[in-house]
Amino acid sequence: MNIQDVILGFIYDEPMSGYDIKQMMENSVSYFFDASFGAIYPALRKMEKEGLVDKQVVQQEGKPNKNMFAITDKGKEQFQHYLRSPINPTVMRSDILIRIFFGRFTTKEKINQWLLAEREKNQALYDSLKLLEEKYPNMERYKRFTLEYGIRQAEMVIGLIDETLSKVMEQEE
Amino acid sequence: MNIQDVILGFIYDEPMSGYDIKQMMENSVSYFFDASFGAIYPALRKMEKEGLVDKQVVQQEGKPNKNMFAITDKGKEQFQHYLRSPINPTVMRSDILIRIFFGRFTTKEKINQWLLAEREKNQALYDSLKLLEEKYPNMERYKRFTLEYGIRQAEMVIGLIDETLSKVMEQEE
DNA sequence: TGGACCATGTAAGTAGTTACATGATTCG
DNA sequence: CGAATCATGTAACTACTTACATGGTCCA
Repeated sequence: MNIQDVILGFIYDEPMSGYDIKQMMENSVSYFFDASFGAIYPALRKMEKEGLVDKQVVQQEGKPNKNMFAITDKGKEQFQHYLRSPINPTVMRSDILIRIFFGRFTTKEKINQWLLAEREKNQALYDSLKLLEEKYPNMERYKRFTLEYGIRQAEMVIGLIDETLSKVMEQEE
Repeated sequence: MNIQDVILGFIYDEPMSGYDIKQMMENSVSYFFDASFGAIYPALRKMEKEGLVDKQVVQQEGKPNKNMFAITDKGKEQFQHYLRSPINPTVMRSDILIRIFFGRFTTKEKINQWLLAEREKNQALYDSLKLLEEKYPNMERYKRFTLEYGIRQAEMVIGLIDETLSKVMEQEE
């Protein structure tokens, strides 16, 4: 999987601009995949050259022109080829977990501070995903799966942190 | 956080070789941080030049020589500086979740196959982490936190997949 | 005897990110 | 009037990974 495959997925149904794609990513898959404009725009350009997408410039009133990209038959083929390719293992890179892992080299106060910040982040993610769930009660099952994944993940982290913090309290009493 | 910081964490207590570091990573933090030899060896070289670590060659019988790296005072300072720096957000890149998110563009059979493979992977991770937990009952609390994180994460994924698969069964009956 | 483990290292390539540039509109 | 949103794009950089090279030992 690379950014090209993900873009093809987003425009499989309906044409989108690079800006649209970035926005869609941000409020649907950002907790397990993210890409910057600096990756999206060059990818679209390359894909146009390769005939995977068609570009159409759309004039807008009071807004800049949009480059709308539609998937071609060749693009659909490419996406289906991706779906048949071996699945890349999930990669995670967590600074906070590395810090906690080496927690013995710093102070309890520092770690508590980290845990509280991490709790807040996960609470915010949880809240936003729950909101999405409420907003789209008839969400298609597969999207629901990934949403549920995010919710449970955040729940898990919050629970683990709360347990850990209460243990710390007990020890200090 | 970069690979240098993580290496400094691993050798903060006791000197290690690049090979040792890779092994330690693999059976402790690999589910939230990973690095290849191609990253570790050049990093150690660079850190030696910068005076963050000291190298000592150790002769071994029946095995190749080892380059053992010990952290210097400057290295410890650098590590403490890392601990005071802003925490990088956790990054995840999940091919399997992207595929499921776009699941409507493929078949139920394909997705079931993906889910089962993902279940197995997580079961294997769960088993190996549970084994670690049993093997080191007096594990230091911070390492335990990250271990518990991995266990709950795997549990969560397995649970979600099982629920999803049983729902699919119901629908097909 | 062939594969796994031990051990180090580099060169080439990749897949991005960050930062900057541009410029109009809308909203508080 | 300044910040945010809309919208696209590139150049420089980074932080790696992959693949290859080397070579000994141990075990089934």
